[in-house]
Amino acid sequence: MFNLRAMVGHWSWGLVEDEVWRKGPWTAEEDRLLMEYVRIYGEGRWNSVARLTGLKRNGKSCRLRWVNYLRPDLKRGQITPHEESIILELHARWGNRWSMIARSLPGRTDNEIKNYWRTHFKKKEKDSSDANGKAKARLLRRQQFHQQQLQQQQQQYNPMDMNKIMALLEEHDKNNISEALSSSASETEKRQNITNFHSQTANNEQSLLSELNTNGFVLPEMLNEGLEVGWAMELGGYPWQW
DNA sequence: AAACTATCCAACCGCCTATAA
DNA sequence: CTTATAGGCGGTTGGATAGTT
Repeated sequence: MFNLRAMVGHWSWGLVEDEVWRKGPWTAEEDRLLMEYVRIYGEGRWNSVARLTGLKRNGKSCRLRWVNYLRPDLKRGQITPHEESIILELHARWGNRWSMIARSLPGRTDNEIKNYWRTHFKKKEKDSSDANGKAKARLLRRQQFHQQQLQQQQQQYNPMDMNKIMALLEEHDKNNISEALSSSASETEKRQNITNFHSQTANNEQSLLSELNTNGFVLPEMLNEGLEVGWAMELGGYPWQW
């Protein structure tokens, strides 16, 4: 799969001031040193690794190697269909927030999920991204405008309004996601539906924001977190996350 | 069999943020 | 309060491998 010996020669040594850092693929011996470090000192303080183990790697490189490859709780092997559907759902909701998505997939790294999504779904998304991008930009400008308004109105905030907004937004997401994931659909159809959902999100949110504005609502920043929880719970939830 | 293409994935980079000094 | 540093994150690169023409 990965021929370290063949590759090592192709990589240079990084020069950082008077210290020379190794770069490129890790050797078994380097892995051993890093694992020994974590066993003794625990995770963190990655810049100490070189000093305490003699490893010629900078802190960033050590952290990355540990997080993405050496951590004992990593799940090896292919992404399962269930994991894939979670990735699609969460990406449709959150976009490229890989670390956040990874938190819902125990044993999977943000890097792994990012790589998976890019190779499997990036192309499909691109088709709709041009039109979608413009819609999102408009939405962003509008949200920034709302944010300014919010700063002026924050003191007058009514908790009852919050509940109404939450209910409205949750209903909005539930309808769209459950439609995309309708149980009668095949896996291919589900995938397509999720992609469609992603494409429609900007438009839907625009109309939703208009609806809220009409009712005199202004969305606070903190609402996002609450919605994430509510949305996942509506879908049956992911117990390891909550 | 060779050339080409797609996919996989480790590892890098630059930027940002939180925290310590 | 300011500056330096470490850690975290998303984007990108590039070699290996598998599949196709």
